[in-house]
Amino acid sequence: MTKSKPTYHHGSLPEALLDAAERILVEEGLHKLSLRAIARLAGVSHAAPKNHFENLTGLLSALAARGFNRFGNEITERLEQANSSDNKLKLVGLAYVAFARDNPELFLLMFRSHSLDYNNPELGKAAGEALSKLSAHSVNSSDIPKQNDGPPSAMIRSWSMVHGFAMLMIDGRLEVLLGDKHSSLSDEQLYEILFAD
Amino acid sequence: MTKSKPTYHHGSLPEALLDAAERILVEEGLHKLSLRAIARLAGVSHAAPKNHFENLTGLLSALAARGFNRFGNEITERLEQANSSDNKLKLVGLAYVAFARDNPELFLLMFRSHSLDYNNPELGKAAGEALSKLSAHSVNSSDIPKQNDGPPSAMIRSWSMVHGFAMLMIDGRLEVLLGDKHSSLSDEQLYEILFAD
DNA sequence: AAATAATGTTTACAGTGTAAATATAGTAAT
DNA sequence: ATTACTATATTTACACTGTAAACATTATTT
Repeated sequence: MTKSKPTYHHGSLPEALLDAAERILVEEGLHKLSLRAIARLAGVSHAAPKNHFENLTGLLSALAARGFNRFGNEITERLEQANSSDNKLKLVGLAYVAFARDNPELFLLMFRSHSLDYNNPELGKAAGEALSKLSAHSVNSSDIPKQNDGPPSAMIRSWSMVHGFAMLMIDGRLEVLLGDKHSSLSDEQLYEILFAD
Repeated sequence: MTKSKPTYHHGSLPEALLDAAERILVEEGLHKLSLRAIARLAGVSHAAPKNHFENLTGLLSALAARGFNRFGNEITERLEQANSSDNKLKLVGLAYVAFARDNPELFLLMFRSHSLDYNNPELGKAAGEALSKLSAHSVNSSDIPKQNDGPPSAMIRSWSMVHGFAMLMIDGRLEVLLGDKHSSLSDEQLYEILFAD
């Protein structure tokens, strides 16, 4: 049953709030993402979200969970349409950085927000699943020697590099090194910079 | 001439405000760093900072500049007391991550705050000088092949890895991989994870 | 000494998140 | 069906925030 005219009870306010939040995130940025602005855009009073999300942290955590699910799906897609000779770790790394390039504000919310609750089960699950796709392939990498005793250096180095690149790119800090296109590099250019031998 | 008892005119309010800000940053974290809290701790009215810093962004930018100066000095110190056989790029990388480990909230302010103005001359200068010490040594690295035509991949990969590690470490995301000591690793442990062959 | 500039304070306003009290609508029980 | 109950939304209130304007005080310059 689809909603027709607005009634006192919205009917699907949680989804509407998340949609409104994402729209603000994309169009105006993370710093404009306030609880009251979200409620305003969704057409409800500023206290309405409380019935569905405990607080701002809860709403943003749900939004970040949605982002991690999308993130995980994109990684999977890229792996599925990959050539069998492709280096899987590099593919996942490229997916990581490409996601950050295409969804900068969402990426910031997911990885850098001080207003997320990673104890939120939904968020924890989504983030865990997405990030496990990273480790699943980094252990198969031959670029870095494996050590079964110490900490998983291969995984950490790989993750660190793509994560750091993503953050520096989004923050605009790579402009001095990469010029005007520092935030709009093609997949091929990203691969060349990060993974080419 | 040292200040004795409080007068209407503070005498050295800019420095006092930066000191108060840093104390809040260290003791309560970046999210507690508000203009009014800083003024409160410095013992002045909340509008007093306006005479010395245009706004909150201006004050935080000055604080970040102080951080970048300290950051640059620590890099230089580590290079000076280095063995001539040491890999300079790795040393600088270790200094980068160690600074983040020892000054997590300041590092966040410097690298992740949406409330900084990098057009601020003081901040731009301090950040540029500190980060130039990175590139000065990454071009001498033999770990990654040089390419004089394309983008400086060596510099970018090195910077990305240490920056990403620092961010993931501060955000607590490395706990699953590194256990309880994920945020208090020794220099030797950091070196092993990031740079050991 | 008087005028001016520098540096404070006070007051006001538009935002924010959160909580409590209230209103409305849908659902379940009688 | 009427009643009770639960879910959902609004209104109101409070304590914060950053910023700006008006005003007060002190220092400096003329």
